[in-house]
Order: sequence, then structure tokens, then C-alpha cells
Amino acid sequence: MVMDLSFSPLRSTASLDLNVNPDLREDELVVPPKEYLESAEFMELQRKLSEKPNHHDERGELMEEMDRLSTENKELSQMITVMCENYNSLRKQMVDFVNEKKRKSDQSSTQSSSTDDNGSWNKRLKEDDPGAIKEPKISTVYVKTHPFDTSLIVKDGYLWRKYGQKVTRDNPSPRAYYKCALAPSCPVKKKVQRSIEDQSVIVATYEGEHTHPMEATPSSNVRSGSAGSAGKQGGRTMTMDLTRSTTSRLNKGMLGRTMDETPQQLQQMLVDHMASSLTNDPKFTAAIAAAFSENMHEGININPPH
DNA sequence: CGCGTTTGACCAGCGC
DNA sequence: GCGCTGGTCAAACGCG
Repeated sequence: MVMDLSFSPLRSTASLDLNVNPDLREDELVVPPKEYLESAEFMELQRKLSEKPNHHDERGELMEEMDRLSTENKELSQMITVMCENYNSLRKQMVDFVNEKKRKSDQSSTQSSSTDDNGSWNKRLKEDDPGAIKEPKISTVYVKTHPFDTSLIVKDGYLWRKYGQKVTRDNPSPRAYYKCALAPSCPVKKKVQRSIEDQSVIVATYEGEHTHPMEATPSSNVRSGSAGSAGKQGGRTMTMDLTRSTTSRLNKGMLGRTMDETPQQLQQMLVDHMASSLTNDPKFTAAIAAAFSENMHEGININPPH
């Protein structure tokens, strides 16, 4: 199934927004980005819907618009396919590279300390806790966000308390430091920073393992700034939780934990998930229904004048 | 007023 | 020893 986004006001972003949350709840609202709601394109669509239409022309226009959007949808589908192919190719190269590196470091029997942040974090943590025998578990998660979304929010089902923010040398984006809200009983920390290569990608580095189950209200896991800054998010984004082991096929595919997904399968999973996310959102469906109801009500007059 | 975020100060590791 | 950098602390601040 290829999701037809022709009717979706989200089409300009949803088609390529890979930032989906497999665990999205029905009570979590998915709204179009604020930028889209304020865009000229959306205003124009709204204006068209609210205008007293010349029924025949309007229908013709709508059919044309549908054709245009269908074409656009096909093009976007092709783009996703190409992206998936590229992703798989790059990932394979990366895995090969990492394996090669690991082999070499094993051979030289040197303690491999990565040059990235995790390495320094590990070192620091070991110093903090000399009694620690086992290295804390470090995992890095990449989360695609809406390009306009400037917040550093990674919804992962846990409650976090922000304790610092820094601008690092090699990345103009600030890095935020979080501790698990249940600290000190739960020692987990995370760092969140936008990718230097792709500002729409948030890189979250987790250290340690939670000693407690997920919070019951994942939507509140990270407060968005001092409550008042919530509006800055500009619109909800769906986040992809890559940390959970009980991942859906989608997660497996996107994380690359299995390499056996074809681009078509990946694309299918993405599209299916976007479709279910949208249709599961009562506000979104209600808004669409209302818009169409209004339009159809005027366009299809059951009691034609004389 | 409580709670969580913000942000400047402080600390420690590292390289020169 | 000094400066740079990343990580953490804690007082100030703001919102509900």
C-alpha cells in the first residue's frame, strides 16, 4: 500500500519526515508544524475551502490538485526508495569499517578508547566510580526531527531532568545534559545535541541503564524548557524511539539492526506507520473530516435550486 | 510557592 | 604552568 497523501495538509512534510514514533499513543496529538499552518500554501487551501465555490470549476480544480499531489507522492516515494538504498549502502560501509577497525585494535591489543564523546564520558565515569568494574552501557541514538523544530527533545519514555547545557567546540548546536529524573536511584544520563552534518537530526547519547520501568506518561518525559517555551517547538514532532529492544519492524529497519530489509520494505513500513499515526490522531481526522464536510456540503447540493 | 530550566561559574583532564 | 574543552553545580529565573 502506498499512502495517498493527496488529502493531507501534512503532505509537504509528512512524506519525507522519517521521524516517527512506533509507540505513538492515540491520545498523543499529531498536528501539522506551525510553519505549515502559517504558510501561504495552507492559507490558500483554507481560503479555497471557505470560498463559495463555483462547483464545477472547484471540482475540476480539486481533481487537478489531486493529480498533481499524486504525482508528487510518487516522486516522494521514489526519493524515499533512493534514500533507503543509500542508507543501506552507507550503513554497510560503516559496519565494514567498524569491524575492520575493531579487528585491527584487537590485534594490537590496545585498549580502544574511542575519540568521540562516549570515550571521554566512559573515562570520566570510571574516574567517578573507581569501584566500578563494569563499564556503563553507552548507546547513541539518532532521531530525525522536523527541520524547523529547534528543540532538543527526544521522547524515549523516561523522565529526565536537565542539568546543563554547553556549546561544544566542534558543533555550533548546544549540547544539553540530562539526568534521569529518578536520580540518584537511577544513574542514567544522556546528552542531546543536534548532528553537525544534519541539523534536523538529534544525536542522543545514553549512559547507563535504567533501574526502573518507563514512565507511564511518555509525553511528559522531557519538559520543553520552562513551561512557557513549549510554543517554540512550533508543532509536534513524532520521534523515533531507537532505544527500545521491543522495537517494531520499522525500528529494526531504520536502526539497521537487521540488514535484510529491502528499500521497498523500509519504505512500506514508513508509509504504513505514517498512515496509522495520522489516522490514529482524532484531531487530525476530525479536522480533515470537517474541512471536507464543509466543502462537500457546499459542493454537492442535495436540494439543487429549482 | 514548588518545580524544572537556564546559564554563568567552577572543576578536572588533556595537550602544549 | 597555562589555556582549552567538556562536564557538573547551583543560584536565579519563570511558569503553572
